[in-house]
Amino acid sequence: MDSENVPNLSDVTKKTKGRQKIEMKTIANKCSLQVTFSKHRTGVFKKASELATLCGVDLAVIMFSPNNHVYSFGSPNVDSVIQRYTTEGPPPLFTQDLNEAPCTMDEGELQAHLNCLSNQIDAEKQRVEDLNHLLMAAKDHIWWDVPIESMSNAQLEKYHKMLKEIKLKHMRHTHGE
Amino acid sequence: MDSENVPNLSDVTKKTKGRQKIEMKTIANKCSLQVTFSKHRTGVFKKASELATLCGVDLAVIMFSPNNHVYSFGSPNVDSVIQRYTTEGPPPLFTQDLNEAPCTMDEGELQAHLNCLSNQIDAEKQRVEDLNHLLMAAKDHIWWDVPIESMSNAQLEKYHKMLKEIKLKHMRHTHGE
DNA sequence: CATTCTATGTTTAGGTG
DNA sequence: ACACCTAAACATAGAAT
Repeated sequence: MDSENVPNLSDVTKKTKGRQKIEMKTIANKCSLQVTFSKHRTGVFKKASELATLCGVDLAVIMFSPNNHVYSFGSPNVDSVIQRYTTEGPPPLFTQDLNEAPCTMDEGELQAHLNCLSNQIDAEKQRVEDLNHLLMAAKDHIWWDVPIESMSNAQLEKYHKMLKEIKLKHMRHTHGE
Repeated sequence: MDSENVPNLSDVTKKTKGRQKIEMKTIANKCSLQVTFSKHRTGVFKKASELATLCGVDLAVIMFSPNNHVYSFGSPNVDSVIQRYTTEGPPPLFTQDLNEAPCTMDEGELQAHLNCLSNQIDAEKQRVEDLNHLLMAAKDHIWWDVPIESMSNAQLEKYHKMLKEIKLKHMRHTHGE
């Protein structure tokens, strides 16, 4: 339609559309930061799930929006990955005496040390398992960002039930059972 | 050079280079799976750090390779994000009576419920700042995957010192200073 | 707040070293 | 296993919705 409305070369009005080269610094403008965050969040989650699917590996992504909202994605789920990470993730190294260790220790070891450091430090416990588990189940179903509006009524009803159960569990838990 | 070696149209030998459309299923071939994992891992971490830098948000990515190696990236660091997630992650809603709520509650509300659920549960505190900060500093330097082998000897020595400091700090911390 | 559009920048499958 | 190459697929800035 509109065969005359073809883009012609005399169109001097260069539009500043299309992706511009990105500068690696925090965006000042609060408004566009929101938009950028949205887009990139989607992108990161997409890439992550792509990797999980393609390679069948366990992974988790957790992020807090500029407005401090939580967004997460885990394969098979966030909590299991966190648990795996806190448990076996950072191997208990630090055995070597760094004061004595010569600078010649090879790259792998150094890498390993840093890796382990990230687990050393602390060994606190998480005790929110029960609820978190249920939460995870719910979240897992909606994946991380599926448009709920695309769900069927049947699915919505299922969610409703799930929420009920979660609530019950929570009350029981709160009441000490 | 070789001005006669221009690609000509009668070149029937179509090379299958360039990106092909990706099928979303787990790669069977173990070898190419490794390669794919490597490339995508890099991609995900890059995107994640891009998002962190661009939007200045906290986030963490944890993954286990097909060979069960751990890879992680966190801004400001993995552990603080995990802690934030386990504590404030799930918001304290749960106020509405789900048992009474009709299945007709709209998608937005359901979304909100799920979103809030993910923030409920607990409100613990993190008390690892000191060490975590140092750790983060160290990790920041090696970023998440820099080929350490490409570091100069001087750099390696610097790392060595950093590790020492971290260790000292850690010991002091452990001993209650 | 998310989402659509388009022009462009970025990523990566498959090949080669 | 990684590093590099090419071209096709993909992501996204800025604007509008």
